Amino acid sequence: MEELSPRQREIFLWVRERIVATGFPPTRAELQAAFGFRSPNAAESHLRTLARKGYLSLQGGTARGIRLAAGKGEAAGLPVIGRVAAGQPILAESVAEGFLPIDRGLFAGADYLLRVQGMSMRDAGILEGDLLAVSQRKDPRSGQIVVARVDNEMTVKRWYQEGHQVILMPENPDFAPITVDLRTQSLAVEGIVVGLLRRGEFL
Amino acid sequence: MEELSPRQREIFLWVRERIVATGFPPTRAELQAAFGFRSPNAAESHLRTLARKGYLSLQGGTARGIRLAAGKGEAAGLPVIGRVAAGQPILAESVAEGFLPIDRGLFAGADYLLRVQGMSMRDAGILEGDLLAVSQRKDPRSGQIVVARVDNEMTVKRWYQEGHQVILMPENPDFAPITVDLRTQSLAVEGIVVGLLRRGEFL
DNA sequence: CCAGATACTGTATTTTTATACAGTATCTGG
DNA sequence: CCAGATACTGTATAAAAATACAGTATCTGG
Repeated sequence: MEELSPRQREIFLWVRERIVATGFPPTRAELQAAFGFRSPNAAESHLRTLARKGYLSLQGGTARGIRLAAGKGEAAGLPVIGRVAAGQPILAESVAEGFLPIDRGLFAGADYLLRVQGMSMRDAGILEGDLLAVSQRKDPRSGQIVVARVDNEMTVKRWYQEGHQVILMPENPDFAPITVDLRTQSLAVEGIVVGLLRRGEFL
Repeated sequence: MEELSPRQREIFLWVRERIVATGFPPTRAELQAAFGFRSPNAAESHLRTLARKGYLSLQGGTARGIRLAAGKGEAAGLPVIGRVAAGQPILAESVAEGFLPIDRGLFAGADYLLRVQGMSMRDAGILEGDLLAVSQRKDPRSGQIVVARVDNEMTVKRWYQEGHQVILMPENPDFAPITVDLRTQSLAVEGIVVGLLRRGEFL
C-alpha cells in the first residue's frame, strides 16, 4: 500500500474522524469547507487519490459514498504489554505485543494489558500468562492489586499501607512479602489492576 | 418513549441494519425500494414518525442525514448469565444479568458469559464471581474446561474422557471428581470455556 | 360511531451532491 | 533538467436526494 503524503494523511484522518463523530461520511463540500479549498474539485481529487492508494473506497454517484478500507478504522482496544525492560516506560510502543479488541468501558479506566509472569499471586486467581487490565493511577488504597517497580523490577502484588510503611503482599505462600519504608526507600506505583482476562492456552 | 407499530419497527430495524452493513445511512429512495413503496413520501413519512417517537434523528436538507438515537444501536457484546434454574435453557432471556461490551473476537467462539459460583476450580485460577466466556460447543477434548449439567445441576470442571468414561475434574482438593459412565448415565455438555474475566470487587 | 392514528399514492420542486473538464503552481526523484 | 507527482483553482452539468403538498384507505380506542 502506497504511502500518503502529509496533506493526504491529514485529510484521511479527518474523514475517519468525521465518520465517527457524525455517523456518516462527509460530502465533498464539507471536506472543501474544512480544509479551506476554493474548489470542490480539490476535495474530489484528494478522495480519488486516497481511494487509488487503498485507504478508502468511493461508491460512484452516491451521496456520502465513502467507505474506509478494511483495517483503516481507528485502532480500537488496549495494548498488550509483555516484558518491560528495567527503567523503560511501560507504554513505550516498542514493548507492546499487540492490541486486543477491548471496549475501554469493560475495565474501568484501563490503559493497557499486562502479561503476568510468575505465580506470586496464584491464590488470588492470577496465573502466569494471564492479562491484567491496568489503570495508570498511582494512588492505590490498601487491598488493591498494584503494578509496582521495586529496585527497577516490575511486580504485581496487593498493596497495604500504614503510614510510611508499605507491604506488597503476594498471595502464594512460596513468596515473601515486600516491605518498603517510604521514608528511606523508593517505590514506584505504575498502576492499579482493574481487571483480568485469560484465554487460549492459559485456560 | 412511544411504542412502534410492527411496520415501523420493521423499518427501524432495516435502517439500523443498513447503517451497519454499508457504513452510512440509507436514502429515502433506498428505503422506498426496499419496502416496495410506490412513493418516496412513504419513506419520508415513516422516517419522520421514527424521529418523532425518538428512535432516530433527521438532519434536514442533508443527504443520508439519519442518526440513530442514543442507545438504539444494536446491543453489542455478550449476555451475562448468573444462576440458571434447573432444566432451563442457558440463553433464555429471563436469566441474563445484562450484557458486557465485549468484541466477540476477543474470546474465540464465545456465546455468553457465565458467572462462577463456588470454588471448585480455584487452583485453575477460577474464583467465585469470575465470568467465564463460554462457547456453546458440545465436543470437548480432554483437558478443556466445560460447563456441564449433571443431574440438572450446572457445573464447571475440567473434562477428561476415556472411552465411555468421563471424569469431570475439579481443581480444588476440597471437591471430589465426578465420574460419569456415558452408557448408563446422562451428561449434558452446555459449552466449552474459552476465556475468563474478572473485574471490580472480585479482584 | 368517529377522530385520529397508521400506511400509504402521486406529483413536483428545490437543494444537495458528485463529478467532469480544463487549467496553474510547486515539488522532487531520477 | 524535467516528467510526473501533489495540490490546488475555476466552471459547469447532471444526477441524487430531501421534502413539500395534496390526497386515499384502513384501523382502532374511546
